[in-house]
Amino acid sequence: MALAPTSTYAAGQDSSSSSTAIKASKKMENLNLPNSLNHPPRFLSFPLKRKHEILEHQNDHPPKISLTRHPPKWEPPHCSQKQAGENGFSKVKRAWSETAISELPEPQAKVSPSHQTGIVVEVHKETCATKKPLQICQRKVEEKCCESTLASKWTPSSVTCKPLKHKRAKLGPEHGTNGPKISHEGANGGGELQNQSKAGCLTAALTSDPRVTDCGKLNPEEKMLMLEKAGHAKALVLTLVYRDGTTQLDSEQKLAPAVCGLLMLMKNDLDGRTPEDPLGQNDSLVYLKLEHTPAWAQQCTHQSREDMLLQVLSRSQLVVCYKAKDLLRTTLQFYRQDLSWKQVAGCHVQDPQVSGWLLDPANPSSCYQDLFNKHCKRPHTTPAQGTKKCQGLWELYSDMELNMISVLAAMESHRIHVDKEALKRTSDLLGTKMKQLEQEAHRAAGQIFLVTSNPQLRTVLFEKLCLQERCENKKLPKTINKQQQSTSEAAVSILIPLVYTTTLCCNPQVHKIKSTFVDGILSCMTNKNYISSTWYQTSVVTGRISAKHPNFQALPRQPLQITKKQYIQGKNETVINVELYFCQVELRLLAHLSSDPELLRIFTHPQADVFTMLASQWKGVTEAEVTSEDREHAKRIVYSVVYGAGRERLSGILGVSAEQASRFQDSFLQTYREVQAFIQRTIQQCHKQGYVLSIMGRRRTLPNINAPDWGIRMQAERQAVNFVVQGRMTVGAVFCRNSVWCISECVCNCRLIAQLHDELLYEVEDSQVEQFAGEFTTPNIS
DNA sequence: CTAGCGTCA
DNA sequence: GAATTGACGCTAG
Repeated sequence: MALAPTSTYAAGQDSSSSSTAIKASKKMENLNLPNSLNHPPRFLSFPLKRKHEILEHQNDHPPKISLTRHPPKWEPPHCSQKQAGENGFSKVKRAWSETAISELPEPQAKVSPSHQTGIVVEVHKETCATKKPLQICQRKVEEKCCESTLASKWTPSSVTCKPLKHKRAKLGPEHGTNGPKISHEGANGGGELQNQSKAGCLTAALTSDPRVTDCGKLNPEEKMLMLEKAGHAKALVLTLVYRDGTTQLDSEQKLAPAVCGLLMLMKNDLDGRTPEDPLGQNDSLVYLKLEHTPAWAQQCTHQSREDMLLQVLSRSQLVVCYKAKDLLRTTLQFYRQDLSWKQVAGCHVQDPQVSGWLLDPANPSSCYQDLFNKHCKRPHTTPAQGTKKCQGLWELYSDMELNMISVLAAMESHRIHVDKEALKRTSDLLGTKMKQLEQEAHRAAGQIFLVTSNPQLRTVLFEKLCLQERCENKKLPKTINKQQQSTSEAAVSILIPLVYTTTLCCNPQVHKIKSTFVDGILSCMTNKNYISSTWYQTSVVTGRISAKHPNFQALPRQPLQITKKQYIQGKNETVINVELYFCQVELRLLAHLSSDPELLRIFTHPQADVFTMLASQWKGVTEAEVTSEDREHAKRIVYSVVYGAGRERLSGILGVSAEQASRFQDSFLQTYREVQAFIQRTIQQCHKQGYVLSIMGRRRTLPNINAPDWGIRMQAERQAVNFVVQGRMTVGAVFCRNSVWCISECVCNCRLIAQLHDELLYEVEDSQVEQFAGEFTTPNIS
């Protein structure tokens, strides 16, 4: 039984498994983390730097980035998508799967390292602000997650010995109850075999309702009729039904329950019905049970392997689903053997959650009822239409947000396989190290205390050892709310030279790595040997995308190598990840918005990196001498000043006195006068209107903008400025455009894996990396 | 400075 | 004992 997932993997039915089967041509880079586990270093640090190695050719034709303007209506998906899915991707899937079989690693002997090495092609892309040639950079990158070769490592013991430390592990209703289980549902599924009886009851309750037709009970002719009816319906409203009896419309649950079916409302009367009584005379309500080999699909042989659900989803008429991303992802997960992600990524399903969030991103509705109460007070008005102030939002929704839904669903269904055993060994190793460090800290403090406790560390540092008295010349940071002595790393690092031991401050970092990145990832993969992040479209006020479980966007940039011993030579399999990197989107946008001549001038240098330039000026060295740390430093300073950091904060970042900091601030704003003018303009406008608009028409209301309290008002002003500039304007647009391009036009086999704010991470077959990069430089990606 | 998420007490 | 909150640290502009 334990072999099941392995064979599934080996057979290559899971498209994502292709990643592990790609033959590597690049040798693994052995990046040594400070040999931390041998000698405790003074500071166990993981620098933020990125390696920018400018490579080879530049293109003289900068690609234009623009949105494809869909009219605000529902369009059929491109025919070519289907083509690509059938003729392109699946063929390669087969090719990869053959490789996978022949190269399946032997158990134990070959364990892949806990990180991977890949090549990243960075394409520095032009934004709307300025025109400059495109650069292609190549750099080596060590992936942030621990991809590994191994499904074959999957054993019952590896599943059952999961520590129950983490909340998520404890909360899952299916966790740890009946041993190893094959989960086909992925991220939020799981436990499909469970709750059968419950599901049975629910289905019975649903299907016994006279208004509901149970599709499972229809004969083939009736099914065809039903499908035809669905095809002609003016609107389809879909809702996932969960095993625990809830649906997508119920309030949010801690852990998304397993799906058991789908309720489909076919509407022909689009007017004259109130929400309380949605079923009109010509309307019908159908229940589709979701099964891996759905009877209703099997019996329609001439439908080939094409799934009917897909037909429903990709029809040209209106399809609505609250939380459409979940629906699309579920579809992909259930029929992953028959369905290419490309087919689903082209679907357009209207989602009231997304449109509702656009109306007021700062206060998203918690559930459907909430959304309904908020926007549909009068039953006969449609919220998105009519009022003029929503006009821009509707375009934003239909041009961008709508396209993003299916792309995120496809991203979410991608599996990153992880060698659990290796990760566990890493965890143990870190645990041992932490114990050592803890003991040393106790010795240094002369007492036993809990090193992970800030209050206790504060007592030791400031009351017992009284270190603050020994550094009067340096100002120690305080906590924000309670104005206590801070125990943050910045504060402790000031104190460290005063103590003969360094271990007091080493603990938090080791601890962070262990708890968040090692154990944290382990806890995201109970009962499975892969991770997939959940992506959220509507949780960030500024319109960016966020991720959870694990938070892909916050994984460390640098790889973590524990010891040489820990780095076990694996097979030479790597994934090639290609990253599109848009230089300093926000700063460019700022330059554009403010039309500041100085700032614009900087961006006219085709090859220059803004922050490198600024860092070289700031440090008084040549640009070649600027280190990555300098660059990161400069970046933080620039953003801090632009977004209105106070002199205290700035002095902390700069590492100079408050007077110097405010001098720096003044000179910066003097140099970029238009930036300051833009900031003031924005604030003024916000005071007047009570809200601000970003360049894409995104809107944020700031109730505190006229607050009597100075602090609160200032914060609202900073938020206003930040909102206008931060937005996913460029990346978002390119995100959608390129995804569509990936699906339908790209001859490479590439797949979008993650969105890291200004970077798009693709998985591309090794041999096609150059071709892929080439395609991005051609003008047809506009 | 602004956005997030995850961990811990 | 469970749920919430503040401090911290990781990410990204």
